[in-house]
Amino acid sequence: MIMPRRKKPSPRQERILQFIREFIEENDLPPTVRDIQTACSISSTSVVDYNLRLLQKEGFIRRRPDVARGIELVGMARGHTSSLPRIPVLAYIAAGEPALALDAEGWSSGEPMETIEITPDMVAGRRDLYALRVRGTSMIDALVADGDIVLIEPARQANNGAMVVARLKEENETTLKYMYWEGDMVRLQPANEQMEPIYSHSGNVEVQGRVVGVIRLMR
Amino acid sequence: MIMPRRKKPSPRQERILQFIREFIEENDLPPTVRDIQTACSISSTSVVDYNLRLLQKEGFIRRRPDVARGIELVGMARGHTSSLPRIPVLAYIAAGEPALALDAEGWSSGEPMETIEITPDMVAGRRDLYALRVRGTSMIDALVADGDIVLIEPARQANNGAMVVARLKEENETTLKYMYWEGDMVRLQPANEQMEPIYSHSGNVEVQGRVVGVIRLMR
DNA sequence: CTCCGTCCAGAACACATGTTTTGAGGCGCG
DNA sequence: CGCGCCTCAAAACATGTGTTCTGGACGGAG
Repeated sequence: MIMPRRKKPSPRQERILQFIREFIEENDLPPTVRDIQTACSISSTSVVDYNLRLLQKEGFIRRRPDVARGIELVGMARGHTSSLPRIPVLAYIAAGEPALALDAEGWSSGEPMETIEITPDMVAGRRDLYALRVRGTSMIDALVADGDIVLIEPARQANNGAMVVARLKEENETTLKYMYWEGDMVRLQPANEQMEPIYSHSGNVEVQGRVVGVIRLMR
Repeated sequence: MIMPRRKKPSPRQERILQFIREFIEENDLPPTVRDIQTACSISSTSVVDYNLRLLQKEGFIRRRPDVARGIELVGMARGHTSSLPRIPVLAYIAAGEPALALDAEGWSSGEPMETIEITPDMVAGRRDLYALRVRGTSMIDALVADGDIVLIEPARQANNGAMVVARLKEENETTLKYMYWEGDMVRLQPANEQMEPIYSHSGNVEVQGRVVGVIRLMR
């Protein structure tokens, strides 16, 4: 991979970059050429334009021609405008809790209790992730504690032994367990020696999602 | 606290709002009146202006007069422009690893392996948080697994029994353990039945930080 | 029916803003 | 010195874009 070698911006260009950052931070929209002009005490708009061209050529910004305020900071030093994936924490989950209203999309009904932002590598190409907050210690041996947040990838099936969000249709319960297929039956296995597995007809068990991550918060 | 009672937007206004959201999400800057016009199949800019005025009066948006693209989504459903705290994942930690070069600030030397973004409530007012990736199973009983990421708050001391990042000066090792003060000695206790605690002079043990969170990623 | 308030269409208007042109210093180089 | 090159200044230009004016369609209240 060849990195484009780029010159360091001149002092004036540094100042322009800095101003653009601050302006966006403060106003939620990019500045105009003339905003930059007055803010940086530049005598003419042409000078601003000139320097913006250079900054663009060096790859610090992008400009959309003929578009008012069409300046966009590129890569690095843009304050923190990064839009990382944000996923909703929808509900509590534990054995015996009433089922969530998860539709085919995975979720969409109901307002999230909160949302969390995660790194792209946590998403890893997965789509429609959501999260649940764990209640109880049924998965303690899988290193999932009370109060942890589990990241869920919507799924209708799962491998044998996977940690899943499973819904028991008759009981209308949703719970977090290891799932094992045993012929016509399904065993939902807590990761806690003191708890017993649940056995049910496979027709009564509906997989809603796979656990793909865990987040714990201490106080 | 009196909430301003506001009418529900008309279908056309709903569509406009939705378009504004998408446009900002996609272009990092608000749309023009004419962008909205064409996108929403509206015959005239005046109609857009008219509806924008209403939306402003009802408090859904704010507009800056005479400013190109001076539309700002207010409160609720704006895409998700929040800038959340980002912290660096600095290194691996395990018993026996060479010490990290953590200065008084907590960190600042060395490039992070990666960075993660976390919710404000994970920070909870704490300053200079950083993260380490756990290697090994020494804390397995504390529900911290191999490969987990632990969030660290820099600290020079810690309560008895707290989970800390401790450095043994003589050995120049840094490790993740429960720490207990026992008179002149310090016991660094793994959370793993198969592992033995480390005893050391308190003068030889330097607390570098407290664990305030755990993040796990499954594949 | 008329009156009035709401919502819309079309066109024009006014100015905000990107872009270009022209030319002037400064600076290294032969 | 003359030449090319980078940087800047001032002004003009072209168009992007917010705003206003005029009027029509529609529906409910009197």
